[in-house]
Amino acid sequence: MREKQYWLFKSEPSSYSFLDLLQDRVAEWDGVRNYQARSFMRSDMRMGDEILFYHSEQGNQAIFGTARVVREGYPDFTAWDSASKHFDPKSNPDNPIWFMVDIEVAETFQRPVTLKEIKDVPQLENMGLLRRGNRLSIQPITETEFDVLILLGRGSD
DNA sequence: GCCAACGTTGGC
DNA sequence: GCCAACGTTGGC
Repeated sequence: MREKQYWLFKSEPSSYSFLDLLQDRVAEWDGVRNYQARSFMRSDMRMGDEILFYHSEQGNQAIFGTARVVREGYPDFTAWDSASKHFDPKSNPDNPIWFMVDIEVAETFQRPVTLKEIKDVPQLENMGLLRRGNRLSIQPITETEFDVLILLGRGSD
């Protein structure tokens, strides 16, 4: 049996925030147009994988809660919708380029765990999130990193 | 607002 | 296949 994997999803809250996810409960994570992130969703994510939900908003960068994968990778149909801002004419239903997953909200943090705070935790120093210039919107994280962060988010400080 | 880092595009 | 130009992300 494959072990559960852990991920960090970045979102710009003006596009889609954790509050939006709380209201929707389940979200189609469409619009990702980066091959590395695409491959994670198409090939690596499995039902029940756990996700940290990070806002990349300037001045308010923080993790707000967690989610889980509730539908594994399937073609991102917004790519062949010419009315979508994520339209990509190179993708089509017979040969889709882009993939997405569905996620469901899991836990709302008692308090956001800020980027500044994450930088101060020695156990988190290897997170991709902290690497300068890392723009990848979906990143794998370790179980330890996930555990440390949910403890912080639950307010045990 | 600035700009470093990165991914993509396109000319050659 | 190389690489310069360009657009975007995202921290500061």
